[in-house]
Amino acid sequence: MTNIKDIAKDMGVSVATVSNALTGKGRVSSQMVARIKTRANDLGYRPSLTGRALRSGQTGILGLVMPDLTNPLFPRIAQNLSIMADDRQLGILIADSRGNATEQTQAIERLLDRGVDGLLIVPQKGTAPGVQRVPTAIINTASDPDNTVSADHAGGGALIASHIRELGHRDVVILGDDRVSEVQRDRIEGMRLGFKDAGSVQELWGEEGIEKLTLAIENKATAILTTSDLLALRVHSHLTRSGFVVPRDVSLTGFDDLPFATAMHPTLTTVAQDVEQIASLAIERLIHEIHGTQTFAEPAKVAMRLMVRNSTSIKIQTSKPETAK
Amino acid sequence: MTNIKDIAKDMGVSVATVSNALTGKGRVSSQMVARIKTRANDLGYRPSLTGRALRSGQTGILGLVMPDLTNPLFPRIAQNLSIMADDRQLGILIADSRGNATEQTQAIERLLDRGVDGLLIVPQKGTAPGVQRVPTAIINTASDPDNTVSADHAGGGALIASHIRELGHRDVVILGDDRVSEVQRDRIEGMRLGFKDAGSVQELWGEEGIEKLTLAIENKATAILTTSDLLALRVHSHLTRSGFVVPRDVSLTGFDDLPFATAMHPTLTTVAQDVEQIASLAIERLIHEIHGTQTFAEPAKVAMRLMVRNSTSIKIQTSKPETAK
DNA sequence: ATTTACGGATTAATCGTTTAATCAAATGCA
DNA sequence: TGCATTTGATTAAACGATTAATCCGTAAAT
Repeated sequence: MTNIKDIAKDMGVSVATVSNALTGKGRVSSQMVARIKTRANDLGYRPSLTGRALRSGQTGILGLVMPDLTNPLFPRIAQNLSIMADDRQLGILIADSRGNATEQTQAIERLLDRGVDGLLIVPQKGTAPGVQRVPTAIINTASDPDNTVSADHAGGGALIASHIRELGHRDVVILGDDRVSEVQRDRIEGMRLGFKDAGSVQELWGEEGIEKLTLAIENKATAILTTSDLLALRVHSHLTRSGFVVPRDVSLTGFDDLPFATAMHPTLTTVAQDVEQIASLAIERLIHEIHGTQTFAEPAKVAMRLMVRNSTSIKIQTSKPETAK
Repeated sequence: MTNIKDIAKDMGVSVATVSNALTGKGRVSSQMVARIKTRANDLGYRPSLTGRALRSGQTGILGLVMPDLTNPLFPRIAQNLSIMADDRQLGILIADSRGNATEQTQAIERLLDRGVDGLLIVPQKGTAPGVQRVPTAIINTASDPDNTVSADHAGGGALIASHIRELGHRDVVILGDDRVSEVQRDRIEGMRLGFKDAGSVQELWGEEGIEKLTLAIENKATAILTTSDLLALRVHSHLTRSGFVVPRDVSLTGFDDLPFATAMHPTLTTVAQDVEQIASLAIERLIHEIHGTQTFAEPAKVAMRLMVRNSTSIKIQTSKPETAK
């Protein structure tokens, strides 16, 4: 590996001049700059980011802490962050906080030990990682400390609910599968708001909730709003098994727009996180904080997008549960 | 941040002694070692990995290059690699090779510029990244250069095929969706081998293949073997729409065991990559190469696991396509 | 008593950059 | 011409660790 010293020796100048020429700082004649640059290029010089990091105290690396790397959203978050990061010449170091707050703290600690310039944290459910030694952007929690960038889960819920309401549904079931998750609670909150006083809403949870679904449908429920696509797929299977046809007998919605949402039949009406926007905002904010340019007190909420597909349709007045049964 | 110098000054000894005491090298009296260690601990000393990296030439960071971070397998690979890496005090820097060979090369270049000690590469379809400046482990390609760790895709195909054959099926359709993918070709190769001379095999591809499915079933095909779970889900929807019931009228299999395979109804019989094993082998090999302990010429093939679920059943002699239609 | 050996510490160089301070030469101005 | 200023380069310190070489006592060996 050729370094700055090699170039200096090769050209009979000092290392400082080479450094200045290459970084555009200091005072170097323009001919010298040109000569050095071409020579450096010829020699295949690549600056040692380690050396630079030691000197400057900045590694140019961001740490990404995820609650569970197998989270279905992780790939898209990682991809967008990764792309935006290397547009800005930054690297991304990943860490898995494996399910609990303790491991999360350790994951953060490991990243800090590596000298990351900033942290992107998608926190464990129910945890709010405190203020860290480096600038930090929190991604995608529901209720939020400072400097959070999140999908507007409540807004997404409202979007779904309005859609269902506009289709004429008045009796709906809301189905969640994780009471602990603030995100899910926010989504449900939004659904209730979006539906308000436009009919009756029944809230069910988990496997036992799924079991109660047929009964609910017999009691006139015509739409099922779930808090995740995976849950919707499960519900769809259950309904099909019980002889109900979606959306003829009952409309069904998911949440998150996972890849399989378009592979199902009927394709799933759901709500998508604008992951690109979230990633971009998070990185943007983080970089501003790192450079000290700006500091953010207000959380950012990114609007979700309604994806209307074939699992929802207008309420058919004539449809009787008995027909399906 | 307290550094080795602070500790040295604080205790009135030289930095060399502190370093030696902390790393266990050189000659330091055991009392001194003890005193220094506790003092370092009290002061909250964390070694600067940057400083160490500059001196030693090793960053303790591995680069992970993925063809597409949204690949459904990425989360599991990332998680396992991440866990194994930090058991060994290594960090993982991610990079996305965004679809083409050029970007892949650039992604590798960026990681090398950051001084990674080794590379883990899941190559783009059809590319074989040459030998790099640092030790490299190639993950999950089909036909393989040296030092590859891969699922035994052909073996997985054979597993699925045998399962189907043992259930009594003699007329099967193999369905792929990407002719370019070596992985898919390997899977199909394995299926053919596992089925050999035990009946008739028809090979179909893509959307048009799906369209031809009903015809195939009417022509006595009783099982459909796909090269991916997503494709299987799509097929299942298509079949359901056409009035066929899985597995009563036709058995169906996937590939990869994605999260939704158990959320479908019927739950999907498929074949799972032992991602944990693959990750572990890849890291193991990489570390050996980095330390110069060992070098690997032979590729490693990791056996896949058959996940028998409800989308496959014994061939029912009485089932006539006409019944379903 | 002198030499040898060794344990326990220190000195100083090194890894590759950046950058403040300095210096010499060239230029500007009166 | 004489002095101040500017330009273009160099010197050297610094970032935080590691480590080969060195040094100083003390204890063992001759």
